[in-house]
Amino acid sequence: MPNTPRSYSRLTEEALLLLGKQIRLARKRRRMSEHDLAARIGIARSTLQLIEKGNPSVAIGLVLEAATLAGVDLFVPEATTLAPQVERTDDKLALMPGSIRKPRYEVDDDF
Amino acid sequence: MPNTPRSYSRLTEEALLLLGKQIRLARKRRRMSEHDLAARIGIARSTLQLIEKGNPSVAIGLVLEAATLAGVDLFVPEATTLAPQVERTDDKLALMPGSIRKPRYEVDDDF
DNA sequence: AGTTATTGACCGGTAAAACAGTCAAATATA
DNA sequence: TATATTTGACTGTTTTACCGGTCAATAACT
Repeated sequence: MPNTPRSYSRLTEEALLLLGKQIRLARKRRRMSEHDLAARIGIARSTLQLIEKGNPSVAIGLVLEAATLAGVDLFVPEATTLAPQVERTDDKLALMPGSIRKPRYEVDDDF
Repeated sequence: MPNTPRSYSRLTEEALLLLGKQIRLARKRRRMSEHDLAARIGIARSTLQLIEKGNPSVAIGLVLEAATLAGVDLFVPEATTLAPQVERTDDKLALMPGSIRKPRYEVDDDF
């Protein structure tokens, strides 16, 4: 019996598709074949094909590595490190409670 | 016999860590417990813990779904759709050759 | 302060990802 | 145009991610 397939929100699917296409574009700009880039990452060519198609079940580390080695900008254009962003997020996290409890009334804490 | 562990570039690991922390922060801002968000996504709490830690081997679809449902901005702040970005990338891809061959001499085609 | 929910860390079983390979069709270059 | 390479699609096998559960330590509310 086939298992019920998992469903994803539209934004997730669009993000997946976009990232895959950006990787494909970046790869071609650098004139690398699928074989070349896959070998560089250390994965099978078939896996790179799934990545460029935006397959949701590929390991995120492989996708980000493909993006990095193809030269796609992640989060920040031309960044050589993301350490400052990580630090800033840590600072904000430090101000949040250690654990979250359900409030009695609805609280929509958007800010 | 333990298999040789896969290695990732620094940028990949930083991106992983940043995304995980952003999800954790967004979750807390919305006052959701790990249990709440995991249930909302339809995954085990243990998997969400791996996501927030930046584990590279979690399926990218699960990570992006967590980000989306927690309210993290992907690519574009406050975006309701990424269709325009996808379209623009498609346009650029259409201008590229269908397949890439190795040039005789080194070609550094950065633009 | 006492109570209870949340978090962190772990583990074994099973469904599925990733690999390695094949083959035909499409495409770049000589 | 001829030919060598790249790409698209698929398949069987091995490896492993994800689940669902437990337990102790923390932290939030009464």
